[in-house]
Amino acid sequence: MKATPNATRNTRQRGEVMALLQEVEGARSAQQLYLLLRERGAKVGLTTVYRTLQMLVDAGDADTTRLPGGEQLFRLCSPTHHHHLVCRGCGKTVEVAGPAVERWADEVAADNGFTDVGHTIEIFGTCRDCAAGQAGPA
Amino acid sequence: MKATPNATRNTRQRGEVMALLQEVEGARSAQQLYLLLRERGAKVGLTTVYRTLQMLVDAGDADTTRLPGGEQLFRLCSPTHHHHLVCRGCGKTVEVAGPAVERWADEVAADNGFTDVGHTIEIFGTCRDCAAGQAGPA
DNA sequence: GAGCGAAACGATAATCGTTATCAAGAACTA
DNA sequence: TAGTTCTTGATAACGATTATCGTTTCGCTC
Repeated sequence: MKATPNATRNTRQRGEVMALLQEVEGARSAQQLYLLLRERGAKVGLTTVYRTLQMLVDAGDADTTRLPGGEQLFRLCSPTHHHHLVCRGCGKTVEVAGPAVERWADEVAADNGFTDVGHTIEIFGTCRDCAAGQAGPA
Repeated sequence: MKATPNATRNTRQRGEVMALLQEVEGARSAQQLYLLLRERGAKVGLTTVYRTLQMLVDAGDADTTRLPGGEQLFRLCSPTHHHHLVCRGCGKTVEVAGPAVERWADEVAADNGFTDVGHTIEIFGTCRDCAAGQAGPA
C-alpha cells in the first residue's frame, strides 16, 4: 500500500478554523466563523467550516448550543462534562460544573422509570460588561 | 364601529389544533401535528398550525423544546415554571419541578456577575415502556 | 523528487423547518 | 343583515444545514 488509510489529515483549512476558534472567546455560529475567516483572508469554504466543526464536536474538542431561533453555536471546550453560562449580549461563555445538578437530573429520571439518561442545561444572562455599557462589546 | 377591534376569535381551525394537542400526550412538532390533523380529516393549513402554536406559546398555554436537530416541539403545559423529562422513543413528557436547580442556576450566574438570568433544562431518556418493548409505542 | 491512493476541499444544488405574503373567507357586533 | 376586522391557507421566500461530486491536496513509498 502507498498511503496510510483512515488517517486524519492536517490541512491548511482545518488549521485556520482551529486558530480562529481559539482566538474568539465565546460561542459563534458556523456562518459567523465562515465570514470571519473570509474577512481575515483565509480561503475556506463554508462546507469545510461545517465539516471541521462537526469533526471537533465528534472528537469532543468542541460543543454546541442552540439559539432560541435554532441556529447552532460552536465553541472549543474542555472534554469533561460541564454546562455553560452564556451572555446574551456578547456571547461570552463560562463553563460551569454542577455535580448536584447532574445527580438531581439522574434521580428525577430514575424516579420516573427512565433509563439511558442525558440532559441539557444552559444558563443565559447578561454579563457585567454588557450590563454596564448597554452595547454588547465585541 | 361594527366589530370589536383587537379581539381573538374562536375558529374551527384553532379548535382542531387545541383538541389534538389535548389528546396526544407528549411533545410533537408542528409538522407532525399538521399531518395528524390531515389524517383525521381536519382541514387546517400548515401556516395556521404554526400560527396557533405560536399563539399558545405566547399566551403561556404551551411551551417548546428543541430537538438536537433543531426541530421545534410543542406541548400544552401548566403555566408555572417547570422543566421536562422527555422520552427519546415515544416523546412522552413528564413535567418536573426543581427548586434546588433554579437556585443553583441563579447562584452560578450571580457568582459570575451575570444578571437578568434565565435557564434551559431538559432531561432526555428512555421511558419504561420503550425500554421494555424496544419499539417505541405510539 | 515522482507516483499514487485516500482524504479533504468547495462550489453548487438540494433539503428541511419555519416565516412572510396577500387575496379570499369567516367570525363577530350592532 | 351589513360591515369590519381578524383568520385562513396556498405559495413563495428564507436561512441554516447537508448532500453531491469533480478537483485538489496530503502523506506516504519508491
